[in-house]
Amino acid sequence: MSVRSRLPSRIQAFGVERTLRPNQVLFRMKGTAEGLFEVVSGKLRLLRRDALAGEETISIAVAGDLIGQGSLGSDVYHCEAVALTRSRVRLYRKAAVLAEVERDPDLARQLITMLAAEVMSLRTCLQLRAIRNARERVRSFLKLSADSETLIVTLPGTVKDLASYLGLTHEALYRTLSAMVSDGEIRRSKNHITIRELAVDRKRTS
Amino acid sequence: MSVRSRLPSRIQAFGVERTLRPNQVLFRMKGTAEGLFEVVSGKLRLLRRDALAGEETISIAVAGDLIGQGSLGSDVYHCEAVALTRSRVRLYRKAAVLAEVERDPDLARQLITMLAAEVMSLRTCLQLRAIRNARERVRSFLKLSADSETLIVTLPGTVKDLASYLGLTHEALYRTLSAMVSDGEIRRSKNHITIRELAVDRKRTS
DNA sequence: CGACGCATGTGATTACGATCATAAGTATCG
DNA sequence: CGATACTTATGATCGTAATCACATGCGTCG
Repeated sequence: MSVRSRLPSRIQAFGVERTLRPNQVLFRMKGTAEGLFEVVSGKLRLLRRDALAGEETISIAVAGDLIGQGSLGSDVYHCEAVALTRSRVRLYRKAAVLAEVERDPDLARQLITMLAAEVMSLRTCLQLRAIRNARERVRSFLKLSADSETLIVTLPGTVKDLASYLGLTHEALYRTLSAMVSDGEIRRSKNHITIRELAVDRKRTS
Repeated sequence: MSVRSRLPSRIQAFGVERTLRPNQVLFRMKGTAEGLFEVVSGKLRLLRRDALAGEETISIAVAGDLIGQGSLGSDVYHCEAVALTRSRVRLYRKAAVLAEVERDPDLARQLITMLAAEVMSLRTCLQLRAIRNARERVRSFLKLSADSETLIVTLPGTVKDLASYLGLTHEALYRTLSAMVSDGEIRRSKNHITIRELAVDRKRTS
């Protein structure tokens, strides 16, 4: 659901650790962009707020994820990060990162490929939402997210969070998942969804 | 609608120019990622295809825009670029760019901030689509896209393309625009939309 | 010039997801 | 332990954008 992106170990030296309580806000929209954070442990929710759109979950970040990359291209954050559980994060100050980029071409390269990957990940999400039909949207998401061997999808957050990610109301998602279980298309357990029938992609050659 | 991002002039030296006829495909999804392109003149449409989602316009690129940045983080393209008009583009090979990044920290910095900005732009688009109501979605788009002085929005492509960008059917968008004109909320001319009443954002302080 | 393709536009109908309401299940915490 | 908050879940109803259908305008190209 979010891009797993790691900083090279050499830069970790100047990261500053911080501990967050559940529900504690790490940064807010329009707050001054300190820099980017690496999630050391715990789980955070990234979201955007808007008077019209309400709040929308962008992703759930877990240990190893980098968040707040947007800060590198802006003076303020454009999304909000809230701890879901007690979490530890490490802050890499923007200025420090950019300065280090000047010295370390390898770091630069990694940041570039990481951001490029993030761009593609967002485009994938966007395309998912272009699917009007709820069930096919869910189906596409499962296909994209499933382990290709086991066909198991591990949910990083709650079903409600997934609904938000998919651009559905939670009611619609619960119903859709129920229907898919009824029809034998998927199986569900606590945090996992198993795809039982992988719809044949007839248009692959088009 | 798309991020205006320019490469530093020094790197332009090793760009290779190419001319495209209308409807000519510059690159396809899953095609080997040659590198990124700068649009020198003309206009291109970036889109994604999917058996379920159909085709979805990501953006319209005009002179000065960079496209195919995703290629820096992947071996294949994840979207498709088609010329709308006769166009000229300049190819910067992936390897050349990454090699130059190693030598030129300033270029690295610019690429990083450019990609970070692109990430935020995509998130904005995503948030726009989270607005369920068509009219409010259009209204939000107009507010975001309007020149802050003149309140004029210049459409880079057709209304149909805009519908695709907004995640609406073209019928729905035509209707919504008509209604907004009827209600005196906007004025329309060939390629421009002028906002007449800028709705007061009552929830700003919430 | 006429034929074609495509954007633009409007009308009628409908399917589907949003919305509102409600309740059971579960975790946390003092 | 009971209280609280939240996720999970399902039912009923409704509104709206999708869908289908069709007409017109416009550019272009042989």
